[in-house]
Amino acid sequence: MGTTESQRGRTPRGRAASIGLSRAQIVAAAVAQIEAKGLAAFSLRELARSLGVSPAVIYWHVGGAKEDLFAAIAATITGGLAEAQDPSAIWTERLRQVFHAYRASVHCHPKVSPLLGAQMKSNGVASLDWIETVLVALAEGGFEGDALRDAFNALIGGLCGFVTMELAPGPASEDGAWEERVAQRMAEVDPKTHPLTHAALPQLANRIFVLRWQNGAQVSYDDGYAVLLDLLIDGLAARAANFPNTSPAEPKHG
Amino acid sequence: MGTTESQRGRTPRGRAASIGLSRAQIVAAAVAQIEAKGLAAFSLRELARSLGVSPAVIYWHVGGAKEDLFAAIAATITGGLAEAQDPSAIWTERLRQVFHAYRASVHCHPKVSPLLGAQMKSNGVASLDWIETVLVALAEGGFEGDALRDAFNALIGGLCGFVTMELAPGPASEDGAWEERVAQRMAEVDPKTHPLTHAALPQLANRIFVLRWQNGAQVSYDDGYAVLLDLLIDGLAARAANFPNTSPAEPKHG
DNA sequence: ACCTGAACACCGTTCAAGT
DNA sequence: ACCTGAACACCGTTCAAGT
Repeated sequence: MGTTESQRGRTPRGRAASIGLSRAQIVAAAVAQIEAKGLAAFSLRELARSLGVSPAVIYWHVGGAKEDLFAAIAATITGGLAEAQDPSAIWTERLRQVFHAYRASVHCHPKVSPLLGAQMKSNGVASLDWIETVLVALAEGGFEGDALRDAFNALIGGLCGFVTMELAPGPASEDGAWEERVAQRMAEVDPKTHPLTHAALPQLANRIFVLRWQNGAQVSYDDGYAVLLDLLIDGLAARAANFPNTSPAEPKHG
Repeated sequence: MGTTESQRGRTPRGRAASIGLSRAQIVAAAVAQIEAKGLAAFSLRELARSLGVSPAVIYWHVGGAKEDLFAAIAATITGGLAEAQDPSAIWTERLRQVFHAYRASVHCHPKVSPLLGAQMKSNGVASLDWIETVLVALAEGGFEGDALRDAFNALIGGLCGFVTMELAPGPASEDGAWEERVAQRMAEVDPKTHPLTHAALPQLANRIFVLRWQNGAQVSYDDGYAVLLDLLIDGLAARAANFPNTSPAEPKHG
């Protein structure tokens, strides 16, 4: 219960920081480096080098390890998400706003996207404001208990998952060898065994998941996301309309 | 165009393989090691060690690098997915079957899941059979052109994305320090600022994404996935019913 | 064709020691 | 309180050389 321990990793207090680093500076530098070279190539040593500092200072400012730095980065990105909604709008509309804001927020730093979708430790730092916002909206639609839980998971899993797949990074090697192989694979699609894939190839090549050589940072998946969001929200609204206690959505602060 | 190059990384032909390894054995051993220790802790050197072999042989059998091994693993997992459907069922039902099969298939090797959802090189090896299956089903529903593309992306992105989030790995360190912090964070939810989160906490703790300390390999997200799948398929069916050319689904082989 | 052994250029993390 | 420098135990990848 001592105070010293909880101060580790905090921004310096008192006189402090002659030429000192802050935790926030380290996080910002890390994001910049990830965006520049990719998450796979990111290293603490190079981060320290770029800050003109010994590797050990990262450990001093951030909690214990690389994963804690990742968690701090993820928190930065999902930070101000709850403010994206218009409180006077109906719940379906608020959900739409909040999940468009989520995607836009990740697209600002596309290369950190795996931290949000594919690692529990960093995806678990989502702001409570955001969670509350989604829960309140669903409750306004009449969801509660298990139905509330399942609707929440379907929304978060489907939509955040979409963004994760959309922005999945390509191979680290810079040469175009892999792109060529993908292109070649698509050229070899056999119209006898895969007629529809073959026929639709001109319109689908590099525009659908699992048949592409560029990700959502280079080609737009706006329309696919919009369709997914519509299907989810419209579907939830339809279910909400069938609930027994059909009190039609009383907003919290009338 | 020489033949030698395309033979690299193939299974040995001719007399071959005195005590020799095959590519398939390497992939199988890699999967086993990932399931045992986690993807983050996986290393080529330890894989070679466990096979009683020099690290260089991995490079000889698999293409060039770790990423190629990952791609080979991913291909194994999505391999026989198209067979999961009953060809005589209607398109909506076939989609349901195929995506339940996808999830079940990933759940057989939960720790390789990031390779399928969060890396383009390995998620790009999905079998063409699978793609064709989904496209044929959507076409039967009347989707074509851009609508076909968007529906495909919404399905794959939403559902495969869900599974990726569901199975996102926790931190590497084995001690329960992180679990404790999550539990503490949940205990500190303020009922004034986050009333609904607070109220629903007993039912939601560790059962929704972003507020959990275990992933989908330990606690079930079956219901959430079922809701997501229903929302998507029912929604697509509803849209299909409104298409102008409302020829009601002619199966390919009557 | 298949495998070894050693080498190169890196990592993440810890820890005594400095100011 | 904040930072350095060196050390430990690893990595992925390449390449000559063996059989």
